Amino acid sequence: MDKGLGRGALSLNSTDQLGFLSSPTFLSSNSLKRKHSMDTNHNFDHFPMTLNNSCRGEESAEADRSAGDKRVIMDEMDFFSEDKKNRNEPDLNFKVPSLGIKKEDVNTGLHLLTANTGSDQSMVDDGVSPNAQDKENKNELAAMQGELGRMNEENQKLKGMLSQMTNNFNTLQMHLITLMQQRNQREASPPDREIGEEKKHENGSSSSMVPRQFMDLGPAATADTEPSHSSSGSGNRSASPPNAAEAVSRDYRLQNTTSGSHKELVPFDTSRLGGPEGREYTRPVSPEGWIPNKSPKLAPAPSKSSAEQVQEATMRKARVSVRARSEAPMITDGCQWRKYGQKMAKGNPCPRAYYRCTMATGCPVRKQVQRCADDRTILITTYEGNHNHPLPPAAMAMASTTSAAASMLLSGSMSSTDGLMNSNFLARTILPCSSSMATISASAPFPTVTLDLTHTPSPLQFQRPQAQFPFPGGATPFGAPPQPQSLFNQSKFSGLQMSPDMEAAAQFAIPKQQSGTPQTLADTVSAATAAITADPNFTAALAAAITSIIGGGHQQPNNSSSNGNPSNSGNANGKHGGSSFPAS
DNA sequence: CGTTTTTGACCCGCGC
DNA sequence: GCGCGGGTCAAAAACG
Repeated sequence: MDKGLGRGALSLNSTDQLGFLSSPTFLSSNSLKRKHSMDTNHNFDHFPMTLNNSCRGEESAEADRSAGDKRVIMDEMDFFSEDKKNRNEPDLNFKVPSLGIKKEDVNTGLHLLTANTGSDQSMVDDGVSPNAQDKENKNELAAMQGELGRMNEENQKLKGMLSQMTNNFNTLQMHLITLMQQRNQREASPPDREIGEEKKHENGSSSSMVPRQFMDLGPAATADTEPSHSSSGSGNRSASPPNAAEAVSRDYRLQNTTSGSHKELVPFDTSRLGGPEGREYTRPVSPEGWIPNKSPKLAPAPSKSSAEQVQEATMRKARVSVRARSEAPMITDGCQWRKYGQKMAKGNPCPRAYYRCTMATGCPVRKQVQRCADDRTILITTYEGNHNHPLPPAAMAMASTTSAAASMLLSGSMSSTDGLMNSNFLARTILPCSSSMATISASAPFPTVTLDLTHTPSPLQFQRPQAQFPFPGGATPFGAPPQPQSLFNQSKFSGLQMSPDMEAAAQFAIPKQQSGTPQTLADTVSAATAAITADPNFTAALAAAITSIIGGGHQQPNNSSSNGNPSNSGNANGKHGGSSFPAS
C-alpha cells in the first residue's frame, strides 16, 4: 500500500527537485498538472479539471451546460449527479490502453458529453435509434482520442523542455557549488590544516583513511579510482543503472576533479568502508551483500599516530540527526532502507530502529529512527555513513544535506573540543539565521549535527517573501536559510501538488495537534512539518535547500526525467521492491 | 518461495 | 574484571 502511495508521488517528485515546479508560474500551467495526472494514471484527471469543478453541485453544472465546447464540458463534468444514472448509457466495450482509462470512465465521459449537448440530449431522450446514438458515441470517442493524442504530444514536448532546463540548471548549480566549496574551505579551514590534509591526499596511500571521507556523499568514485569502484563497490549498478543519475554523477566527478577541491578528490573505496585500518580488505561480504561490521571500531592502525586515529574515528562516526514532526514511522528520504535491528534505548520508552541503505550492496549508510521521549510526535532520524552508489533525486538531496551538515561539522579540527566549538562557530557563520535549526552537539558520543525541523516560526518569519527562499531552482544559495516554514510557504502557496501520503499526513497531523482548539498558525506549521517530512518532495526540497546554503554537498539533485529508479520515494515501512540480494 | 521484519544473542567500548 | 548500554548479527517468523 505504501508502495503505491510512494509511486503516486513520484512523477512530480522526480521533477520537483529543481524547485522549478514549486514556482507558481510553473504550476499554474494546466499542462504540467496534466502531465502529473497522466503519469499517475488518474482517470480523466488529465483534463483541465479541478477538484472543485468535479465536485460541484448540480446547479452550477446545469448553468454551465449552455457552453458548447466539449473541452469545457469535460471541465465541468459532474460524476455524481443522480439524474445521469437514469439515462440510457451505451455499453462501450473498450478501453483506452495508453492512458489506463477504464471503460466505465469513458462511458461516463461520453455520457456526460452527450448530456451536455442539446441535440444529443434530445436524441437520447426522444428515443432516437440506437444506431444513431452509437454513431454519435463513436464520434465523441474519436474526438476524445484525438484530444488524448494531442495531450500526449504536448506532454512529450513539456518533458523535453523540462529535461533541457534540468540539464542547464544542473550545470549551473554544479559550478556554483564548486565555487562555494572552494570559498568555504578557504575561509573555514586553517591554512596549515588544509595543507596537511592536502598532503595526505597527495600521498594517496590506499590504506589511509582520508579525512572527511566519511560523510562525503559525493558520487561513489572519483576519476582516479573509477576502475576499482566499478568493479567492487557497485557491482549491482549494471543491473539497474540509473543512467541519468550516473551520467550526472560522472560529469560531476569530472568537474570536481578539476575544481581543486580536495573533498571531491577523495577516492571512494569500498574496501575501506569500515575505517582507516584497512581491515575491511579481508572482510567477507555477507550473503545479503553487507559488509559485516564486526571488526573493532577503534583498532590501532600501525602507521597512524593516536591523534590521527582519534580524529579519523571521530569523523567516521560523524552523524547528522534530523528532528521532524511526523506521525509516520519513518520519514521518506528517497532511499531504500532495510531494518536490521531494534533496541530499547536507555531513557526513552520508544524503541530505536536501525536501518541500512539497500539501494546498493555494501552501501555503508545507516540510520537510526527513534521518537523523541519528550514529544513523541517528533521523529529523530540519525544518518551515518556515505552512500557508495548513485541516488535518485530525492535521496540525493537528503544525502547531500547530511553530507553538507557533516562537512560543516567536520570542517574544523575534530581532534579536540575546540574543533567542535569551531564547528559551532561555522554553523553560525554558514547558517547565520538558522541557529535554531542546525545545532552541533559535542556531548554526544559522536559528533552530531542536528537539523531541527520542529520549530514553529514566528509570524514575521512566516511572512518572509518567497523570493528569499533559498531554493536551488531559483533563489540564491546565499540568501535566507532554509527555514522549514519557508519551505512550507513555498510548497503551500506555489500550488505544488501534494502526494496522497502527504495529504494524509497533513490531515492526520492537524486535528491531533489542535486537540479541540482553533487552528493556529503554529498548528498549521506543525502539521505542515509533519507533512513535509512525510513526503519526499519536500524532504528533497528541504535537503536541497540546506545543501545549497551550506555549500558542502557534493551531489546535485539529478532531475533528469529518466529516473531509473521507480521507487525513489522510499516508503515509511522500510519495504522496498527493487533491491535484490544474492541468494544465501 | 523470496524478501523483509522481528528479536534474542552476541560483540564491543566505556566507566567504575 | 564486571556490568551497562549501544550497535549488530542472524535465525526464525511474517509477509506478499
